[in-house]
Amino acid sequence: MSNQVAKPQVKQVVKQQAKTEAKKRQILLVALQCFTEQGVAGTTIEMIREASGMSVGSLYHHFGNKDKIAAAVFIQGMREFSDLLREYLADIESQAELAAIEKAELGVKAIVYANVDWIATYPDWARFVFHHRSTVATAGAETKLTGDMQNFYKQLFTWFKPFKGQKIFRSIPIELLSSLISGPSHDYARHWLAGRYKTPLAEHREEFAAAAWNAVKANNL
Amino acid sequence: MSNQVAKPQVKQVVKQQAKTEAKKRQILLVALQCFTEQGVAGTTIEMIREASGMSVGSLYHHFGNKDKIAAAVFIQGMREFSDLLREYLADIESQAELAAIEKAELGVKAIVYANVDWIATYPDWARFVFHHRSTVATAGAETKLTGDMQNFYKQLFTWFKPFKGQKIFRSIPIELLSSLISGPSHDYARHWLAGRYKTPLAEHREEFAAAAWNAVKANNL
DNA sequence: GTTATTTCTAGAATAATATTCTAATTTGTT
DNA sequence: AACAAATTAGAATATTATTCTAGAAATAAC
Repeated sequence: MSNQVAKPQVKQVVKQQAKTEAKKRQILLVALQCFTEQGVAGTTIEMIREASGMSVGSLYHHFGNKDKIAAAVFIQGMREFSDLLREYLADIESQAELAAIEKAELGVKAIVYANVDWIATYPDWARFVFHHRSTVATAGAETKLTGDMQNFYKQLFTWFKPFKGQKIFRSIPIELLSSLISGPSHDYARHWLAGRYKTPLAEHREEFAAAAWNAVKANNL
Repeated sequence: MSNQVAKPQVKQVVKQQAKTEAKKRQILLVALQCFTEQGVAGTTIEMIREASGMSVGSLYHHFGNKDKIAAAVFIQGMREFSDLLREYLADIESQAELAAIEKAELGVKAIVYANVDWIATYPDWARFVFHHRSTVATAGAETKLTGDMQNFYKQLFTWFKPFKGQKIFRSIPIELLSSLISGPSHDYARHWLAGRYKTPLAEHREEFAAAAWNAVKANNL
């Protein structure tokens, strides 16, 4: 029964790790806010230090440097969006009675919905993710980043796979499908997030979903 | 005939201004190269100074600060793309014999072509423009920037206007049209420029043009 | 329950970099 | 040629990122 002895320790470790993670997430949210208000270049470590109540030493201990803080914000955002997308797609998978074509249409629309909903709910985070994918890719966090990103793209890829050769989608490479589905709403979102378009992204939710399906479905449907 | 006296002077001034402009453009190209290789945060003024053969003082004299150098790179890129788009659209306007529907289709496709061609020709510049619209909007050059941008969007807006109420385009706001037309190719371009997609953007030129027209044309066409 | 070890926090010291400033130099004007 | 304006230069300064050393807190070992 070594378990009985070990358990409390394990619990505590988990609890502590969770606590550390929660604290880190808090810091990332604070950093996101600074980045949103001042831009990444415009926010100093000192600002994040003050806003988060940490010390310089702690920040560097946890994240390494400024770029890596930005990278961590990005990764956390992607992860949370990725979770939402997974949920949306899982909902469809759970409806066993659907025909393949219905499934395809609902799936494509779910991708758009997940994007629109997440962006509308977390505009600051979305803005950051849109603008810093590249910055982050260059910076330190390569391993973790590509891991998370690959995870995300794999999700899409896996979802599309079963439909291959079924004449449900136009026969074009998957990257093109992806751009046709997400491109318009993303483009609009960027402009909306920057304040250039006034009508909220969410108001066009159905338009973008319908357009996405229309853009990728096979001609005969 | 004060013109005759003034002319040489004017000529010289123009020549000199052109020379200064050319030099500035050279600096911007050098800066773009640095930014591309090291990222904006990663390039120091010292790097730009060395690569351009200028002095720190000159750089600051001409541009003000680092952010404004980046802003100038962005603006120059937008301007040059804008010129290309104007050309493409003018080509269509010059074909007097075209019916309105043909004109609309060619116009939409021209927008896509201009985008694809410019991005494929100047990938570094395109990458920079994509990633730094926001950064620049925040930075100093508001006046000049919004001027140039408004000019660009006005171009699109002006082009669409005559078609209003002709049942050629789906009846949705112009921002939506714009996102439906440019969104997919831009989305693909971003990924391609980042090395995530391998097939060159230009290879999908026709696909994107066809998809754009298909996405915005009225249902009965 | 005490000791050892690891993780985390602090903030002063240092290093890197952006920006300013003053004095030349070059260019354009009269 | 004399003057004014624009440009160039680079040293001096200021800001900010990063490192470093020491100490506190948490966790594990005994």
